[in-house]
Amino acid sequence: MMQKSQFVSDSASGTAFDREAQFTAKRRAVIHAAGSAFRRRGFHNTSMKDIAAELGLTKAALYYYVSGKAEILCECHLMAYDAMDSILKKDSILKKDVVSKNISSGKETGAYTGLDELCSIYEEFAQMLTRDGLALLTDVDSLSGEDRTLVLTRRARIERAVTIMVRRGQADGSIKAGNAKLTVYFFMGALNWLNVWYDAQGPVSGNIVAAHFTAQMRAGITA
Amino acid sequence: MMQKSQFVSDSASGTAFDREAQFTAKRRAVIHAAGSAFRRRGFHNTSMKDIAAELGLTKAALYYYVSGKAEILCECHLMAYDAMDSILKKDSILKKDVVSKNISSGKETGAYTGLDELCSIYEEFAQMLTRDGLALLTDVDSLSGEDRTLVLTRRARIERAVTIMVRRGQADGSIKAGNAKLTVYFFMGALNWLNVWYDAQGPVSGNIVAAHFTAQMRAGITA
DNA sequence: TATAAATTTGACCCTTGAGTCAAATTTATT
DNA sequence: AATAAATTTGACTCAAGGGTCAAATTTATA
Repeated sequence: MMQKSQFVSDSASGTAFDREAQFTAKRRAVIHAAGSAFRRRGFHNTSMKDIAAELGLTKAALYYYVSGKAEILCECHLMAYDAMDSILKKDSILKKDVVSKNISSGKETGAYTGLDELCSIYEEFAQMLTRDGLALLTDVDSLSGEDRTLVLTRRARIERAVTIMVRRGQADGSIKAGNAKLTVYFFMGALNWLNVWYDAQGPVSGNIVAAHFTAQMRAGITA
Repeated sequence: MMQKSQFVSDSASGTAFDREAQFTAKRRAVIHAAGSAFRRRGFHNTSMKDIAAELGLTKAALYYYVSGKAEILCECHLMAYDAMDSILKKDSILKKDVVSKNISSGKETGAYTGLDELCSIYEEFAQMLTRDGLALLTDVDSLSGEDRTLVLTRRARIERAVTIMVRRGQADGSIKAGNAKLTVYFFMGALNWLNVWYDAQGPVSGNIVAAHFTAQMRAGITA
């Protein structure tokens, strides 16, 4: 791929690193531009030429960075799921901190309930989706067998994580009892619908949306 | 199919009517089959041939009933919006009844609040979407100028009606104050997300879903 | 500067799928 | 039965767009 000559063979500098960094940066730019276009005009109403044009490139140049349109779509999905995963992970660590603090201090009041955890994550999801160019796309059916199952698996994993959180909240009495899956589908739909109406240039900021959605979500499921 | 000889030539029966009725029935069947396929595989992943095959027809036969794929998509949207409109209309009549009854009986308790009205309509929306083959599709960008604006106008009209209902509820104190549009976007997203996950053959019935969603929606916005 | 690797391009191929049409077939009317 | 209208079909056209490739151009290394 690249060759670090004798010296600078080390990490974190040298031309090789720059090349590679530049490559991945440009690649990411391609995915981002495409994702933004997909979200606005839809996957099938966006041609490779369109994507290239948005970056001041030629269609063929895209193929230096990606293997095809399907791969781009797949990456768009995965980027969003990666972001969600890291929110999930980060927050579950935070939670452990608080919980252990509460446990060690022996008090029950102010405990970090399942409801709290869920709301915290939901708000971060909403913030992330309105802030970064990322989007929860729906064109899973335009993916080939390989990518398709991968994307579906990732989505399922996130839904499962959220569902478990809901169940935890139900167990600790902070969340209303009932079909957890339906509960999740309800408020996750709101996030997916963002693609259709939310405009980053519009009058209402992402943080406002996130706060509002989280409050409405919370009220809807509080025991 | 049938032949009423000589006599019965008059209106409300007679061959002309039957022909016309049969035509519109078949046309509706085409739209329905297409809509169902669109919902499952997506608009662009469904070819005219697919639609025809699902009805045991040839692609060309479809063009006897519709002018093209775009028209089908447009009709799919409009069918759903028609259904929503009639729910809105029907319910606003019901409401007037109840209100006038309450007024005439002079009592305030048990009044039909904006919240009640909204929930009633929301539940019917959900029931309709899970019962009939109808769906809230998102491929507006695949429509030509004419149809496109029409569909967007209809959608906007419904959103406006619902938003007004929310504001009414806020005015009469039954619904929490706050940005009404965001409130609406939140719970309308849940209905649109149905397309992705709801399976009529699945374990949970449409009525259950509708009831759950309505309860969750209600709790989320009750003042 | 010479050489190799990294990028980018214009021109091309090829499949998919929407839409057309004249002809065939079925159904109704006289 | 003969005629007309309603339906349906198979075979076709055509454009859009995804993907390929050899050659050109830029950039980095020796």
